[in-house]
Amino acid sequence: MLASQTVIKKGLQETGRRMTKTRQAVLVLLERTRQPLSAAEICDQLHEEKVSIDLVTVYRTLHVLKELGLIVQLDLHQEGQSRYEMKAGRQHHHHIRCQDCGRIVDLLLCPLKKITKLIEQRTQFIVDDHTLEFTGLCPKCQ
Amino acid sequence: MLASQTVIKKGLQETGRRMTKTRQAVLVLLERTRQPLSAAEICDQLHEEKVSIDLVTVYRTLHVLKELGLIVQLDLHQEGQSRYEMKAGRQHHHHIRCQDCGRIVDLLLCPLKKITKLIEQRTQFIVDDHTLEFTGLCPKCQ
DNA sequence: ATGTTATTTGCAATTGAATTGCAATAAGGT
DNA sequence: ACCTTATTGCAATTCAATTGCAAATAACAT
Repeated sequence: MLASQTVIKKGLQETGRRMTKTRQAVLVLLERTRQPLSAAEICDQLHEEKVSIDLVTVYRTLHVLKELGLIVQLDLHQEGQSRYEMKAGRQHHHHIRCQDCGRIVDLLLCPLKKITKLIEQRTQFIVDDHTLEFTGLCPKCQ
Repeated sequence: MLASQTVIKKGLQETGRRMTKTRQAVLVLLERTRQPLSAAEICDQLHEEKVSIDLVTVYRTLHVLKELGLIVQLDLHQEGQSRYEMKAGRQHHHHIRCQDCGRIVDLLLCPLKKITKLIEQRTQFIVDDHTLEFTGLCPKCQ
């Protein structure tokens, strides 16, 4: 078991939850996959690896992992399904998606710190979060 | 009929389409509504105004209006449904949504011009579009 | 005005993502 | 190893959105 897994197990137990084979399988897959994955993709990939898991369980696992703050849910524009990626140990970032082939690339930047303060001043909202996504054509699809 | 409606009618006819009562009703509603509306909300509102329209027709109308570039489709994070707002005559902008009451406020700014160029250099993508949304607590819900 | 034709509409049925109920299964403390 | 409680899998359901098709209607010609 990876070191991060021990931390995660603790996090689960502190909220009266258990570390199970399926949760571990989902975690390991998310940890080693670069692209953000949908629930269906996670399910399919695990089946290919001969891990027995139901799509419902994938959804429930993702829900728990999100609640523990271990993963991030992405609702990319016009994708019609959510994608998920590990949060632990990674810096806050955004994405760009190719509208042709669907490839998603990480953008290791966030230009919104100053803007957030400006928005709080202007709107009197307390800003909690933001989503930012770019779409376009990747080098291969141009 | 509003002046903008004539322009829209022309746009429809140029693509072999027709200006109908229902399309006009959806347009008029979108033109006078400040909040971005969902298809269901448009349908309900029109029913309250004694306009007979089916939800399917609303979806199809929105599809056409979007294709003509007259409206913008918003897929707000975790809303589970798209919202639409008029594009014609309005400057490009983004939104902030209250996570408590759901209120959506326009942000009349876009801080992404320079960033877009940087991203194109770094990723070799040709950037076509972006989505940006903030969430937080509005003054009333704090 | 009237008729013709292609577009649009409404209804029913369907799709696809995500959720819920419930009995069977498995984790973890004793 | 046992017992309690969380978790899983399956079936059924929800909800947004789409599709097929016959009936209605807009645009155009006569």
